[in-house]
Parts: sequence; C-alpha cells; structure tokens
Amino acid sequence: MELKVKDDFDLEVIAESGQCFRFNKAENNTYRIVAFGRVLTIEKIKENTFKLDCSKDDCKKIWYPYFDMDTDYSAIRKKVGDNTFLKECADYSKGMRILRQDKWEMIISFIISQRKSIPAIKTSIERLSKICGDKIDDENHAFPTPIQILSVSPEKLASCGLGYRLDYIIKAAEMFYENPLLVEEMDKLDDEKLFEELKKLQGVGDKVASCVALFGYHRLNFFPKDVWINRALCEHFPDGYDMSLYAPYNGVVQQYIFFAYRSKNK
DNA sequence: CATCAGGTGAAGT
DNA sequence: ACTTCACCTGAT
Repeated sequence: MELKVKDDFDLEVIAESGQCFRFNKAENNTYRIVAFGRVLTIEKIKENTFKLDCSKDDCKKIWYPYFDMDTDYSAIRKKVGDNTFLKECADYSKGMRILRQDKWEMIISFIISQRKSIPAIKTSIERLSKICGDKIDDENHAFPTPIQILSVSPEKLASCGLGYRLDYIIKAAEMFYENPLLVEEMDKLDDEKLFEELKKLQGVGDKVASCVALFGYHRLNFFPKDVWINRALCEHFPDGYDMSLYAPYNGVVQQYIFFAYRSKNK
C-alpha cells in the first residue's frame, strides 16, 4: 500500500518526539510501529511517498487516522513565526504530527513514564505487553487490556520494572475494567473537565494528565511541561510563556520545542 | 558505581 | 497555597 503525503510528515521526528513508545527505527528509512493490536512497517521510498505493509482497508481505517492525516500540520507550523526561538523549533521539527493513539494505552504508558528515561519506558511497555497482551507475531504483542493486566499476578507485573507505579497501574486497570465505557465517555468532556477526571487517577498529575489529553484524547491545546520543556522555557522565556499565543495548538508547539530543544541539548 | 530519568502524592511549612 | 521529600529501577 503506497501513501502519498503532501503535508508535514517525518517519521524520525515523530519517533523521537516522546509521544509514542512503540514506534521504532528498523532498517534505513523504515520504522516499525505497534498500535491497535497491529504491527505496521512503514518505509519512506521517496519524497512525500511512503510504503505501508498493510491492506488498503487497514490503511484507511487504522493508520490514516493514527497519523492524523486530516489535520494540516504545515498550516499550524506556519502560524509560529513571531518569536525567533519558536520559529527555529518549528523549522527544526518540521514533519511533526500528533498521533491519534489508543487512549487506554496512553493512560498506562504515561503513568509508567514518570521518573523514567524513554528507553526505560519502552522496556517496561514491551515487557508488560509480552506478559499479558495478545500475541500479534513472533516478536510483537498488543498492549494489554485492563482485564489482561488484572489477570496476571502483581509479582509478575512488577517484573516489568514498574516499581512504585505498580499500584497505580493496578488501580487504573480496575477502574477501567469496572467501567469499560469510561475511556470513551471521558472524550465527551471539555478540556478542563477531562483534565480533572484524568487527575483523579492515582499516579496521574499535571504532566501525565496533559500527555494523555494531548496524545490519547488528541486535545491539541494541552502543553505538557516536563524537564526539557521547563529548561527551554526557563532559558528562552524568563518572563513567562504566553499560553494564548498559539491556542488552540499549544500542544503542537510544545512538541516542536521538545523535539528541537532535546535534540540539540541531550 | 553513582547519578539521573519526560513526576507524583503526602507530609511539612 | 507553596515547598520538600521519598520513591522503584533501568540506562548511562
């Protein structure tokens, strides 16, 4: 299946943006993605043209929405222009998109993410998927559902390197197992209410709730503040960052800053 | 081997 | 309301 993309779309930028943990570089110009119980291999074969190893039907129903192809990111990027630092970040991060990832997976993934490096987050998620997620092929397992997480012993769950986050994850799994419709019902809430509801979960504070809202619920105006963003803002906006500047796309700008600043300073 | 990692919740001012 | 602190453990 060949896909032509005229809009901003850079696999490396997205893979290194910190929004996804199962989106990894494989061979040259090729990335392997595990999402929605499927594995996708996507290769850039020439400018604006990508080869996806999936059916036309899956491409249309799963991956097109996953890559958020209906949003015009070049238009958003071009709005960022009146500040030199932000313009540099946006140019450097050209190709960024905010993926439409699975909401439940984002809740657990970002609970795991706290005080962990990205490689460590990935390791935990892979282990967790392996011990209780559906097998997809010899190397890949789907992200587990709440009942699948609850069906393994806490000791075995702990072996995924979850540490003190173990209880948070079990509590979230119980919550969403008891209310299977809750994940989608929360999507009906406005940004502020959604944020409040997410923060009611143990282990979900401002940062994790913002990430889940932005990357799971696709609320593009959330602006998660992690150590990298805080360093960047401290350095370039000592008098404070004006959140009204790029509303309702603060989250996209956050991704530009995160990717550019972290790439240059790590 | 010590330090740090895309924070959070609870305890203490 | 703000500040401080312990916390599991993999990666470097």
